[in-house]
Amino acid sequence: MPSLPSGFLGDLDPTSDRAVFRQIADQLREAIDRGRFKEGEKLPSEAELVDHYGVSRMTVRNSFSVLQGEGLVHAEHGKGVFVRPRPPVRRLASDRFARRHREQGKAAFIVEANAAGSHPQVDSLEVKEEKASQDVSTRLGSVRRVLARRRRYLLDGRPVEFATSYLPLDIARGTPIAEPNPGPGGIYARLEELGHRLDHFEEEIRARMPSPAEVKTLRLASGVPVIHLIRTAFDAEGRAVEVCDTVMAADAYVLSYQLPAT
Amino acid sequence: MPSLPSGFLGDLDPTSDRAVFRQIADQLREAIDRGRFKEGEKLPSEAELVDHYGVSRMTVRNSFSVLQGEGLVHAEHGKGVFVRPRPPVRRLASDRFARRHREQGKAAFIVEANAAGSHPQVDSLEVKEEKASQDVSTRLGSVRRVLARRRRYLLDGRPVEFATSYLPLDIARGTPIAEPNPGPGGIYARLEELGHRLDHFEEEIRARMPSPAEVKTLRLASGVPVIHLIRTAFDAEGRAVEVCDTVMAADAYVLSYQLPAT
DNA sequence: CAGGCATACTCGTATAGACGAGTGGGCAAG
DNA sequence: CTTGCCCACTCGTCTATACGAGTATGCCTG
Repeated sequence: MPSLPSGFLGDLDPTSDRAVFRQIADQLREAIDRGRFKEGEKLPSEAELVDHYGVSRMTVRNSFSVLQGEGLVHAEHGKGVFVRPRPPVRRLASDRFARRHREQGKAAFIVEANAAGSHPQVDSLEVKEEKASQDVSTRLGSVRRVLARRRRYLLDGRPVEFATSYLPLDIARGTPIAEPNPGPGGIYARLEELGHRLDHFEEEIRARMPSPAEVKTLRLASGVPVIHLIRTAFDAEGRAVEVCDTVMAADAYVLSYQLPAT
Repeated sequence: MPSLPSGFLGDLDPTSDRAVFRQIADQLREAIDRGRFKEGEKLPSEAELVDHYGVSRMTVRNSFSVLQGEGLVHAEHGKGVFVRPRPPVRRLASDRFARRHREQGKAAFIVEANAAGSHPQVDSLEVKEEKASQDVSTRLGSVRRVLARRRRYLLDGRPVEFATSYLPLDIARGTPIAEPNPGPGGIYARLEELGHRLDHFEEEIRARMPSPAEVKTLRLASGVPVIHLIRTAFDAEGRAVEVCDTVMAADAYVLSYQLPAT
């Protein structure tokens, strides 16, 4: 027999035209917002809410699915439904590709994560030549084939970002850029050594719900969108020398940009 | 009696350990991805899928709810379930606040929308003095009360963005900035006239699922995240003179930034 | 012909029940 | 005491049924 739910929740309004499962979702949402249920805490079980409200189990589950879609809670099989904790956020500053950061040697992600006191990892490294997609080809100026560098970034064991860099073969082939580890300062440092002095970057940002594949590689909870960032790097001659396609768990990132007013 | 579904869908694999509703969702998703069902097109009805797969209606609905959560489809009561069309996208360039754009007179949103051939509107205008939230107060440098300018932007009748500007009272009170229509060039032009020469902007970008209130004001379909943008404007003395808090329908925007490589 | 109603289709909401599977604690056997 | 099993509790999946409410169509009535 399930014990009584902790008196945080009110009653239903039978006269309301608001659907019962919405009323329940509303009450739970409000209780969470007011901090009655804290981050990571367990909500009343389905059985308890069935008892408390006198509704059927599917109705309670329906309420939970509303909150799940809002990214407020997540269910764990065999354990319960929990208030989703806000993970530590990685802040991307707009000067993160400044030359001065590149001169230190270590990869930006590692340095930054260490500074924030978290444990960074990079995995799923893959470097290979392949056919450029229509989009990448357009951005790089009609190239056929490209060098693709894929990798996944993790913070304290949690995957937060999956990125692929595309470079024209005439630039990258046979250079350290085509190696799994391109050396200190990353591929941007190598590009400059190869005579492609970087001039500026262009970043395009979208947000959307993840595909099933993205849910898998980023281990995303339901109700968590992704930020899709496409960066193009231009050298001093105005040539696009790299396109980097990045998909980030939206709950792990804040992007920050500085714009001149001129 | 519902007619037969259009032969696009396969059978279930009873030996698979993948849940039936997921298998159905997979098949529908693939059919959509392959263009078997086009944008705006109606999917087979629940009854038709019940017949086709020989499952109960709740199982079919469960499949639909998966696809809805992914933002792929949306249901219309009394009509059917449709492939969600991708709305026209508004592209925000990082130079959109450049002084040269301000000198023309009309508001940026209007000019830009007209150029793109769409019909822009601004509504829900509200200008009032109020207590600054903790966050706004911090960003503006410990001000107590602020002038808040709220407005909603629509494109071809569809709400796409809801924005609130906060300005310190000592700057805005009694000026055209406190009027519903601040005049040509918007509040940034007025700020400069008042001696606050704008130096740069800082923008913070997050993506998340919308709150119920945001779903309402932006008329968001389920499975559509929002982009939350917080911009702070700094004058030549380094003082924060405005904070603009913007919530955008993520399916209506692409943000674009230009970063120097130095 | 025009208006209104009936009807059949659509999805929305809710109930009641069944079984499966993951988790964790307690109890019993070794 | 340790090991292993059982059981209670959790959410996951699925069925079957019922009624409500929005939409579109076509027929019937005036």
